Amino acid sequence: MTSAGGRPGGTAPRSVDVARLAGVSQKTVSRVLNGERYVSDDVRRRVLDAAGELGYRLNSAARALASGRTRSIGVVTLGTALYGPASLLIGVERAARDAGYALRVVNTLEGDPGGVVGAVESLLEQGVDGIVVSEPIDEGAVSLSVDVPVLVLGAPVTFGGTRTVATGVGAELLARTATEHLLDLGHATVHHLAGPERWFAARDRTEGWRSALTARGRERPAVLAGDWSAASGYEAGRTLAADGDVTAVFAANDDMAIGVIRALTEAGRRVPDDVSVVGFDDIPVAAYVTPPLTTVRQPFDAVAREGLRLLVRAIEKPDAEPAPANDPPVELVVRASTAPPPTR
Amino acid sequence: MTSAGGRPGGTAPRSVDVARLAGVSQKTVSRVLNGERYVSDDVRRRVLDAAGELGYRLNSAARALASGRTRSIGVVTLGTALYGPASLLIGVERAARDAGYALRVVNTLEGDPGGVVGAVESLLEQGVDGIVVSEPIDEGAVSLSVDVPVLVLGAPVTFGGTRTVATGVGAELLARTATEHLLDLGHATVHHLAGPERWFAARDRTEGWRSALTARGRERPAVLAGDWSAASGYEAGRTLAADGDVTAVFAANDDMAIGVIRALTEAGRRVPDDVSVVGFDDIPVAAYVTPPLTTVRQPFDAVAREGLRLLVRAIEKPDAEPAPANDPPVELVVRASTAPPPTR
DNA sequence: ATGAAAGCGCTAACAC
DNA sequence: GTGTTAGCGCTTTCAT
Repeated sequence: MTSAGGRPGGTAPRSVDVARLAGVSQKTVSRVLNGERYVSDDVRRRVLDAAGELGYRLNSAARALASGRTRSIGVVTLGTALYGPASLLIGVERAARDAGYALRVVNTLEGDPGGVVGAVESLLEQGVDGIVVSEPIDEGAVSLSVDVPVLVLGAPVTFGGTRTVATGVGAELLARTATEHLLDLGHATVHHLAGPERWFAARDRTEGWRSALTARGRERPAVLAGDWSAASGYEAGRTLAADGDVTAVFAANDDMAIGVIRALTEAGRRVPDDVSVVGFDDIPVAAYVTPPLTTVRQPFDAVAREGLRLLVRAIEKPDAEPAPANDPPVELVVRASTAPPPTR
Repeated sequence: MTSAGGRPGGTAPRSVDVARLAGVSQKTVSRVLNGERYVSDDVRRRVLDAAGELGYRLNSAARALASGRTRSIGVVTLGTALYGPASLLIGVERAARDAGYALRVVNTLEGDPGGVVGAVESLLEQGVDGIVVSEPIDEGAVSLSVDVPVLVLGAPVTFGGTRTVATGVGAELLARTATEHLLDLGHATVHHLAGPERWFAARDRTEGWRSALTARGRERPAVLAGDWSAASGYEAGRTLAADGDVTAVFAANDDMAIGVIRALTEAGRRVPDDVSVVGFDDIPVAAYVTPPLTTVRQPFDAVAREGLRLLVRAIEKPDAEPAPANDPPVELVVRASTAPPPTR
């Protein structure tokens, strides 16, 4: 419920109007509304009452112009409804709001040349106090020097610019854990279905898979390339099904894993009896597909919150040391899509 | 790539700086940058060059303060990574950007009392030119009178306020189509697993189901209630499996349908041989689960674009008639989770 | 086709 | 504790 704010003339009330009604100066209104100290309780109450009565709302454009800060954070995100990016966005929004920042969002479409640069440019024009780049893909070396702090979510720091922080680089470890799970089950080696190579997130996972195999001196099969979609998983699955030696597959996300399982099943190869499959993300349906999917859980919310904490710190205490990121916990969720290899 | 904007003093260049460099007045710079007419090509070029050289960027706070418009649209969205809401957000962002508007996003957590009202309030404070409320849930009658146009996505207009438009109310028809598909297959009736009753989207679908049954004079079984999650679908599925008369189920979204299928399968009831299941949304994995899911596709992108078109129109031509929404097309995707009922 | 002057509604710096 | 005075960087209105 919002009172209509009935100032004569139909325009929105300004802080002078509140001041007049409360019988104080305009600056005092500003003080109260910004929670500054040195205001008597009596005055504070009168101001608040007057503001309420008028239906007064701060004008953030004026505030931004005068203070040089917008109290807003810009987010550059891929325009996909994928579970990971969507979850990160939610986490970021919530953490930003808790910290008192509004969110401005710009999507970059995959394949859009200059996408990230253009997006950042537009956020800068909007005057954001900080920028979050979520799940970046690379499109050539992005070197934009930006005068606000930047948080890169899900990738190592590669952006130029002095004030950059990063979190969520733990995916490599998660991927390694997934691969080791399969190896521990007795599989001789593990095939890998990767995401698009331009995504850092995809390369991270491939790296984790590779290092697990290398550490145990296992043969490293050629990597299959998908595009995160179940459809691409299905395609890859058909290839995999044709190769009788395949007993274990690590897919870089759950959607692709589901596609792989479908293709395997159609080809008459049972999961997990003949072939084990593990996914990545733990999307909400993962526990309910057939067979329930063994996967690795990404703590999206924790990653987003932690990242935003660092970003806000960088915004508000520009001189403080860049605090190190606390890497989030690893969690492997074992369900029914993995088992020991068939004995023959 | 962004030039550092080397004005002496380290502050960002302003339009006067550009004017000075180009040898014109500050107002002329403003004219060029806003694409106004009556600027000679020569002057335009000089201004643009000077701006480029300085790395000049418009200050949107100043512009907003002076013009009274922010060229931004606020979005109120539920804080979920569900496919539907996420897809809508992407469509809205893209359409807004194409129309020259920036996006400000606020999430409301489910169950947060006063969520929508608070979110709208905060957007108003940010000075948005229009507001999009995506997939609203009701939390008591929300009657906030707002002085900017509001677009409600996925719900009939119920917000107070004079300038409200709506789109995406076609879900009822889609749900009806899904139910009729089952009836056409020969099922005596169709059981329904609904979403949370507080969501308009859930009620719409239930309504469509109900009307299909009523139109054919069929018995209407009690509605089961889920929360959109596969887990809740699984719960409901167990109940359904215990009832030998159930041969057809319409779940209000794909995630729940997947949960239902899982429970049915575990209970030894085959899908689609014993029981048919249809979902709603056509999430990307729907074609690859076992069995591939028959579902109904929501044209999220079209709904979002159409809605935004109406909203922008309402913003820019306040006096024009509220153009009617073009309802998007119905699309039933028949896959393998539905079949005629078992003969006995 | 271009320019000069006057604010938009707030916060910053300083005075009292 | 509270008030005064200047801007913040643009767009608007009106001249020219």
